[in-house]
Amino acid sequence: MRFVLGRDETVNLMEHGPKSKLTEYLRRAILTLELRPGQDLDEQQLSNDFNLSRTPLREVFRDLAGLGYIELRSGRGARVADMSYTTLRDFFLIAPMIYRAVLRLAALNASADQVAALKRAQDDFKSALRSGNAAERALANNRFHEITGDMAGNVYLMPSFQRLLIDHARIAMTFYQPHNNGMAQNLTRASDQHDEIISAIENRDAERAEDLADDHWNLSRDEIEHFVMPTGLALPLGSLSTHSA
Amino acid sequence: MRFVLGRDETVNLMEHGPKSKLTEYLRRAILTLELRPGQDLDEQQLSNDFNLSRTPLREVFRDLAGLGYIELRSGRGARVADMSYTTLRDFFLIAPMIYRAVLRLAALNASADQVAALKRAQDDFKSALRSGNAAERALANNRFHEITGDMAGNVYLMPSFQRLLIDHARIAMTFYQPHNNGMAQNLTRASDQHDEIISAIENRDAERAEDLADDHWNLSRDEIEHFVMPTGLALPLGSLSTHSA
DNA sequence: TAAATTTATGTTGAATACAATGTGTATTTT
DNA sequence: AAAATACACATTGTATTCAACATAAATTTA
Repeated sequence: MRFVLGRDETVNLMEHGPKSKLTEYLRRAILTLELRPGQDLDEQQLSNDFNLSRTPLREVFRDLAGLGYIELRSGRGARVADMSYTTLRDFFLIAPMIYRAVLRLAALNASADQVAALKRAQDDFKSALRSGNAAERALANNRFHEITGDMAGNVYLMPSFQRLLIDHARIAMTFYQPHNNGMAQNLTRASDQHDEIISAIENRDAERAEDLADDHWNLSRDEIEHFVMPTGLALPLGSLSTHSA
Repeated sequence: MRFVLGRDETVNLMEHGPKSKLTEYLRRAILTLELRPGQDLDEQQLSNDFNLSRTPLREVFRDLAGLGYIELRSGRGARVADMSYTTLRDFFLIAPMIYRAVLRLAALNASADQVAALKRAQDDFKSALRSGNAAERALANNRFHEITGDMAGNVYLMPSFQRLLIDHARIAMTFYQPHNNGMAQNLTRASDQHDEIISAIENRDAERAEDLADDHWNLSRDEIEHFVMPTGLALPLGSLSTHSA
């Protein structure tokens, strides 16, 4: 697994080094809400648990902060990136545009290897669906879309896309309700859309890929709206004004 | 000056700390090509020059890597973020979309304080124009657009936008030809467009702001194309295929 | 009793020292 | 003479130590 830190060139966040264990743990834990938004991260604790001295550990912190997983507050340590109402608003405003662009470019640029990787990711996603494990499903879905980002292969698009993927996973985890009828239906629908996306990319059909991006986004948005509104939020999240204050 | 490292919350890259001097120097030097793309950065040298030990210096390196200014290669130190033909292609593909979105949201969300800041930035830009100093002009222009990014105020848009601004400045510096007729004309045109952008934002006219984003982008692209093509590149950069290889 | 100031403790930030890795050069061997 | 290997030097990565800061608590004073 590689993260775009710079631009063309990527810094492999220690493919095998001692830092990679910590990085992978934090990524997984944050995406699955095992570590909750806003939660403090204890340097000493992690330093002990992962057999890392504080110096390289804090380097991992800085890398993850640059990617949007955590926040560093001067003099007060690190915490998991927070999510607020503002975050949700920003997310709904920008996600559709970026997702469209990613799938369009993915259809135009994907290599055969990448298509194969995408199919494997989709297999994993289906396995996760069957297992019924929400965290596994969120991670598999995240991986699927991450590969579409690789396919798009645009260094200027990736930073925003990566941040969207982080919070998409966390939002989906937040609003997941295991004992609900519509949920299972939507999940198989999402899986079907993944298959269609693969097909569009294989056929280099950029127009269709864009349309599927919209469909996939609408499904995701509807689901979130549907599970947000009954639990108390007053506003329909899809039609938010963009006015500050 | 603040940089978005995490998301909502910003880490002020040391508003006054000893690191800020180094950070600001590197930012300026990289944007103005004083430090050229791909150039190696010497830890010891900078450590001496800025009276910083290696630990905080390398923290600055990691922060700047996260923002796209430099690249960290495992075991081989830091270098200024490279620019390749691929970079240019990616830039031309994505910039128009992001610039439109930024100016649209800026028009919808800008606060009075931000509008005032934008006007000040535009004054500085006009000063730089009169001075004839290309580096000063590039920095002032960068600052102007950075403020529009603040106005848009979307945490998911900023990471990509910031990266675009870095390379927009560097590309403009690369293709700048001081002794050319069309150039001066285009610069005053760009300045006029800035004024129009300010006006659109003040009037909360999102549609007009989007149109101006297109105009401003087209001017910028035409200029780059115009100065790229005569000097040897075979392809018209604006109409690049997105096919890999 | 409540509020404010001071003190103590824990946590973060920086510097230095040490270890490991990578690069360049020189020497040796074919 | 050319290529390969080994050794030395330089640079990066990690650990430890020390200092500064922030937070919380306790004591004192109003």
